[in-house]
Amino acid sequence: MLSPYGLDIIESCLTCKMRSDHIFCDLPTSALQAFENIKYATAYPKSAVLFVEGQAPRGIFVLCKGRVKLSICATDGKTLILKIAEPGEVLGLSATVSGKAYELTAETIDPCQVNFVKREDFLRFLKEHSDACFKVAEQLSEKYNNACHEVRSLGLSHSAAEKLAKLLLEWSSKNGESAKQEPRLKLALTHEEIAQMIGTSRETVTRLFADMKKRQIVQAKGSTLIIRNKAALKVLATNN
Amino acid sequence: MLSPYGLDIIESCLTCKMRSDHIFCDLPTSALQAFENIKYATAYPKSAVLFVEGQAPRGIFVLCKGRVKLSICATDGKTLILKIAEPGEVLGLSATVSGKAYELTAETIDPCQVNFVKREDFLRFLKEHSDACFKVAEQLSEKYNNACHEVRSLGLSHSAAEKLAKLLLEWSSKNGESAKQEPRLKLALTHEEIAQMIGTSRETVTRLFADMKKRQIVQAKGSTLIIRNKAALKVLATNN
DNA sequence: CTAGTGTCGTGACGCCGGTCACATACACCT
DNA sequence: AGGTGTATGTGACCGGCGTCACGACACTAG
Repeated sequence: MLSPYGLDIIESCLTCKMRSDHIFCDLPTSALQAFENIKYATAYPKSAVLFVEGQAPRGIFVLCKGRVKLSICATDGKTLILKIAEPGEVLGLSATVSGKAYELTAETIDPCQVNFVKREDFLRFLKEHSDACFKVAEQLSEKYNNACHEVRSLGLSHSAAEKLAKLLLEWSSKNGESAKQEPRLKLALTHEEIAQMIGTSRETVTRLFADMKKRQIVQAKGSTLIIRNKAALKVLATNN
Repeated sequence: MLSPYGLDIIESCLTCKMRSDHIFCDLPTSALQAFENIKYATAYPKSAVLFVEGQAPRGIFVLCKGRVKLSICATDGKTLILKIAEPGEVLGLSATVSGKAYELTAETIDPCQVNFVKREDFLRFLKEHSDACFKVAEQLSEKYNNACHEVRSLGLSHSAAEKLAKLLLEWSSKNGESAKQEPRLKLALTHEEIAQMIGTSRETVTRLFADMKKRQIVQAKGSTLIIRNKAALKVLATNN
């Protein structure tokens, strides 16, 4: 098979080496075989739109490789990024299950490999494979949990600084760097996008970073950020 | 059976008349019978706490009668009400499925009847009854959808007025009053609680109501609120 | 080399809304 | 009546942050 957009395509779920790492994909062989028959392996370039908020659900998108930006947006164009999806996540799941419109927009950040399954096929698959149905419930719980965190961050924070500090700590905890004295993390997003993640303006984000650098809490090295004073950052995140 | 807290207890799910109205409860007889065997019918007074955010999940609570306030709260005591659950809703579902801590706090507003099911029993029940498992997925989708709405309201609104207007319109649409020229709705919550629903302060809510009354958009009749100018309210909700 | 585009940095201004501090109103209890 | 508790109104203050406006770089295209 060709490698569009510079991707190494994973041809079959049955032989996929990352299966056990991906929550949804770790299914018994019979279910996996059935899934194999209804899925369409597809590849997308950077900045491709998988689906748009408000669309009727066509089906689910299992993300195999690459990252996808999930966002909601207001009529005036103001955008809020809910999360950056990683491989193993199933996108458009809740809409496909409930039949309601997609509640958010999914757009690739990197070139991505995606397994698409049509809604009717997927629903039939769920009826026939109760293991898969339970996995779906688990995935949805996970998503709900995420949404609750987002609500907490947006609704209970007193300042933009608090939200930014929370975001940085969360990122550092995902890289396995959290244990270190001075965790490092790569800033893969622009200030604009960070602003959209915490529901504030681009200028505020720049100002906050400037302030934190001045106070020796963080330090920038190119596009990597070093957290020099984790304690101070936690104070910012907790406190008002 | 006794009627604690002035409730008319629904003894058995099999003979429950409201079953078809409640999304989760509409199961085939075999599953319902199995559910009947593992559930505990319980009753709670007003202001009882079903579970608290952060607790390890004990199990699910199927709300049969009464309303339950679902909220998250910050370390400083600031509280955000996510929604008021109505009969038919399953509470603590996502935590019970995923095994993670309850992500919010559930507290009764009215005297309530609740069917409780222990976590182990419920998980076993799901494995054995795939219909029920699918219902769970549907319920979780519903919850996720709600959470997304909350995120949109909190994250993409420009003002407290906008959020209040959205809330009022949403309420009026639930009472079947939305079609009417001048929908009425009962304000069952205090200004304090409304403030906690839209993430603002109590004083702001009173001021907003005062302003809307002055501008003839709404009118209070005791504890019922009449929306006199739906168009103006929609402008408030959409616009800046 | 220059023009165009996207990201970052920073000052000035103004307003929304949080907070504090009271006043008022209505309940309920003894 | 009087006291206590809870819900509602309303004024004054002021700090955070959104918005506008502009300048500094970096990178690509031509």
